[in-house]
Amino acid sequence: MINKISTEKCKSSIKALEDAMYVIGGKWTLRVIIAIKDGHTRFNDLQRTIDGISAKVLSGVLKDLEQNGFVKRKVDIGVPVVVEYELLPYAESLQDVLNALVSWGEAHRNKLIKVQEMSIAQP
Amino acid sequence: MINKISTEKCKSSIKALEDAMYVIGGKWTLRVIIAIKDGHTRFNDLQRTIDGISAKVLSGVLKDLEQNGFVKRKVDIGVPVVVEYELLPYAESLQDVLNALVSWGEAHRNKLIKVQEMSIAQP
DNA sequence: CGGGATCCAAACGGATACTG
DNA sequence: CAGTATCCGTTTGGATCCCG
Repeated sequence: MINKISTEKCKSSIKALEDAMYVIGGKWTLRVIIAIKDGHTRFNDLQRTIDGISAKVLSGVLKDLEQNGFVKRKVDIGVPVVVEYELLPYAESLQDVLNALVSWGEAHRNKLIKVQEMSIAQP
Repeated sequence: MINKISTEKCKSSIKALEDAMYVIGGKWTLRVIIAIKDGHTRFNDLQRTIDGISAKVLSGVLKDLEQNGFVKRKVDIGVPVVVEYELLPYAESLQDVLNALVSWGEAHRNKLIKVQEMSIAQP
């Protein structure tokens, strides 16, 4: 057990991890952020862009994002009324997390493909 | 829309992100990995360590981890039988993700504390 | 000790309809 | 367009008992 992490440090790391997962670990959270970053700022546009999300769920995710300071809901009163969601600077703090997840996801997929190829080559 | 990501690249990033979240985005997945890394290798030890996890859920998570190549289930036949879960090298590939999440979680917590302090200072 | 089987309540989430 | 409300099936997961 040479590598055992000191319990204190470990527990606080776990706490931080849980906080992070609680905020951004939802099934759709990061996808919505990415979609907004990608230029989709309107509700129905977002729903069309994010495949499989329902209005109810999207609505809930947007509320969470707003509450957590990632997104600002901007209402332009006019005819018709236009609602736009824009990313706040705080959303940029997620860049490292996003990069890490995407890189890992790509690597993982490549690993799966290799395993699959090998199992076909040697049945 | 200067910053708009090319759609192709964006979509594959999202795919990678989804893959990653599917594998490690579960409520308990990363916590179990950390607990094993921390030296808890037995089933009941893990359940005692990871506060709030039930045997059923832990059992399911361990199976997933095994199937994804993070963990090896080792059975030592003896009296009594001892089952140990050990991390495989592939689990180390998560280090960047883990670090990013923990750092972000800590920063986020600090931000929340500041906001709270300010709202107390200026009611 | 290391789980699997079962039961059950609560949460999640889709479909649809509806509103301003 | 931008959601909300309602209904309702599905899934999740806790509690408990049980077994080798």
